Amino acid sequence: MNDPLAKTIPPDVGDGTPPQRGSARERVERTIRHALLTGRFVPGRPVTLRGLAQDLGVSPMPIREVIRSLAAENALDIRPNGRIEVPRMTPARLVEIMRAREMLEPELAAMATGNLSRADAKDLTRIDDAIDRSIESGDAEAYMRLNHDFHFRIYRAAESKVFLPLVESLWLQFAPFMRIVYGRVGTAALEDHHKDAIAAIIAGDRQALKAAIAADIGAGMHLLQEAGD
Amino acid sequence: MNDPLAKTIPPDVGDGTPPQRGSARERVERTIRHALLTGRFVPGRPVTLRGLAQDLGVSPMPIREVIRSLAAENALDIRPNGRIEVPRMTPARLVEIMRAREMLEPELAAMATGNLSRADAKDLTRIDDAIDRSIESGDAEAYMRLNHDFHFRIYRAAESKVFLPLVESLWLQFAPFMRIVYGRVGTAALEDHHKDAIAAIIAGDRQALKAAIAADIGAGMHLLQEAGD
DNA sequence: CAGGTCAATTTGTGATCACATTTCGAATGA
DNA sequence: TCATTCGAAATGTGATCACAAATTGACCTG
Repeated sequence: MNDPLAKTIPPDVGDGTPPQRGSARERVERTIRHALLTGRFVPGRPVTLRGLAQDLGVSPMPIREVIRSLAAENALDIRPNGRIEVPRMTPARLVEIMRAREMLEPELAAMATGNLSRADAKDLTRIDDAIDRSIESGDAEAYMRLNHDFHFRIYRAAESKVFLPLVESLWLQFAPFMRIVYGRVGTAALEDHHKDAIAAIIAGDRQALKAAIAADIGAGMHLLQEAGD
Repeated sequence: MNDPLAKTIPPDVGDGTPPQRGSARERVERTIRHALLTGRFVPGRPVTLRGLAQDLGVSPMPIREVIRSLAAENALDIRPNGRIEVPRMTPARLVEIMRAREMLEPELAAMATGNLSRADAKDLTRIDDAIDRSIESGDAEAYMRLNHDFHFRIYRAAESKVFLPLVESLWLQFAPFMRIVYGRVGTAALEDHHKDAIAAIIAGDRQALKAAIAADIGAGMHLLQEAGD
């Protein structure tokens, strides 16, 4: 079947609460973004308005708007014939995405340094522990969700309305592909620099956090090069 | 009146040609993007679906999709109450946009170096001459259009489907504000490093082109600091 | 069994409508 | 003169519909 969403999101909980302004769209957007980020959409597979609409229990209308948003972020591709699909990854594109990440994310993390409290560090430690468990158990979907949570918990603290959307766009672009990679090579080989990042946050060391994030991205790229063999 | 578009785009040329698939949406998108980039939209002014629809001679439907796209690129802001407006600029936001530009655009130009021929250099010279004329005559709108043409003629040559959209998003964000600045301080003080860039392209000097673009962005920022006094 | 043909189905697009919310403006009051 | 109120107008949202283009799949032909 072609509904990676129906399993996780009930069509509609008819709980009698009156729908609020823009609520359908927001719910649809949250759902689809989350599905994209955890790799529930397969690159190259066509996506249809009516299909998603039925899965999510709404009319095609809010779907159309969300699809347009995601297409504008290059998270979805609208072909010349109107067909919608998750973009296929190419080696060249992947390299560019990672280069853009290396330029933006360490800087964004550095901007966040001053705004990250010890409580944030504690939350990040908790997330990182869960990440380790997901790697052990080989749960790729949980890993992706938690890894995203970890990074964006940091990035959001920067409170940048300019950098954050750019980085979000990049994650939406490579996430579906990464899901394929994890499915192929497993999660065992995954290594990150999260603990370095947490230490840098506790120390309030801006440069160290920047370096840790850069190293983390570099490690991800290294995994991909090995997987390519 | 609230229709910065009606003046430039006739509602509809009823030439009998049957509309093609997605053509209304594309025309609307081109028109609004161009209007944004040349500062025809004033920050803070509300934008309405039906208003634009009437100006462009279409139903509100294609407008809705284009607005969603542009909102996803942070070129428009959709308030919690659903109101659409051109984002207001703040000093902090402007600084972030310029920092992001400094990170991405020189690199994008460097990527383009090998793909830029002598013919491209000739075109760029022609555009730069027109820019000089627009500065002399004080035609801010022409200046903005030509300056955008100059930069993106270079950037497009990089053929990067990752970097180019990120940079386009940034331009859409600061353009409406720059129009205000030019209106306030005039265009006389404008200086750029376009001739350095053209020389670098002819020489095929990747680093020099990178430096020229970086300097060009820096000069724009310098102008803003002076205008802020 | 492979390749082409054509009709039925599916798809995105654009328009229109009903509706709740918000915004705006004129009338009213102190 | 200024603030308030209240009704009319305008706005975004979500649904539905008609339509043309594209896709699909069964059927036929060789």
